[in-house]
Amino acid sequence: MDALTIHEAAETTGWTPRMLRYIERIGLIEPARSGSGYRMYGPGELQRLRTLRELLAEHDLGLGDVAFALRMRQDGAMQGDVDAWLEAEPRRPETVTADDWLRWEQEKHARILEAVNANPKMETTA
Amino acid sequence: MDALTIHEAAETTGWTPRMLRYIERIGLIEPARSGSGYRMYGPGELQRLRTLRELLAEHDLGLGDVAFALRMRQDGAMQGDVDAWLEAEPRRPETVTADDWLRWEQEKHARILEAVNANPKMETTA
DNA sequence: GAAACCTTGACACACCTTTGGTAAGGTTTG
DNA sequence: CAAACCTTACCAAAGGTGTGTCAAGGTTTC
Repeated sequence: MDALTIHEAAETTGWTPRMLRYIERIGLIEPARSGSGYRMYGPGELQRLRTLRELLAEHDLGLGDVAFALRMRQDGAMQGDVDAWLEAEPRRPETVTADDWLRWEQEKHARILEAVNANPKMETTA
Repeated sequence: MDALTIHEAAETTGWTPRMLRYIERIGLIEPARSGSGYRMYGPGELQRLRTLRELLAEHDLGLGDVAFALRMRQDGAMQGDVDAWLEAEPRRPETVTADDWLRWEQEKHARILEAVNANPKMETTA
């Protein structure tokens, strides 16, 4: 039995039970439920709760910011529209070429691939 | 002379002067300044102000949301950390394979390339 | 030089977010 | 079966966002 109740999970992650419910409500971490509706936090959730704290502290973010990033990722149309608007931004260093930009995109791509490889939940078909 | 003052720009874009200053303060649209410090909105800024309105209405976003997206884009470390955290999210449809994910990424890539092509400010070196 | 602009800064207000608490009721366990 | 959990649903307070307005002062233009 490696699933903790909400109070236990709060204890080991540094959040309060109240905050764990809030984090669930904004869609960031949704633990499984027992037959009678109790939240059950597994090792994966606990880890994510801890790294979430680090993420917020590291970059001075709010939970709402992360929730927004998640919404972007889930809503492709929104993601595209926002990206397109920002893309038109003339705030890039100096005459950035499309080649520069492609290279930058591919580096980001590589960054994310690392995350994929580090994530045991995602198997490769190859 | 195709640069409008803040009141004129407000008039033609539907924002108020107050809001144009606010939009500038959060880093979204920073117009050039005249020698004596007056804001001067050129055609590019006016267009961006109009599309910004559409963007917000279309997806029910706030100015802060767009400002956050901009911050992500400018702060590569933050972008990477947030992406990595969300990447670990087990909320994908069903055993999504890395191949599926790569395809999705490349489609996004294509989407953004359209935006690049539609943007006359960005030349290709090829 | 006065009218009509512009600037920054402050005060203010309505709304939303974040977080805590508490109440009414179901579940688990000694 | 009672203690100690859990659940949802409210009320509330502190702080942030979005927006208006006003004041004190510089600029442009007639």
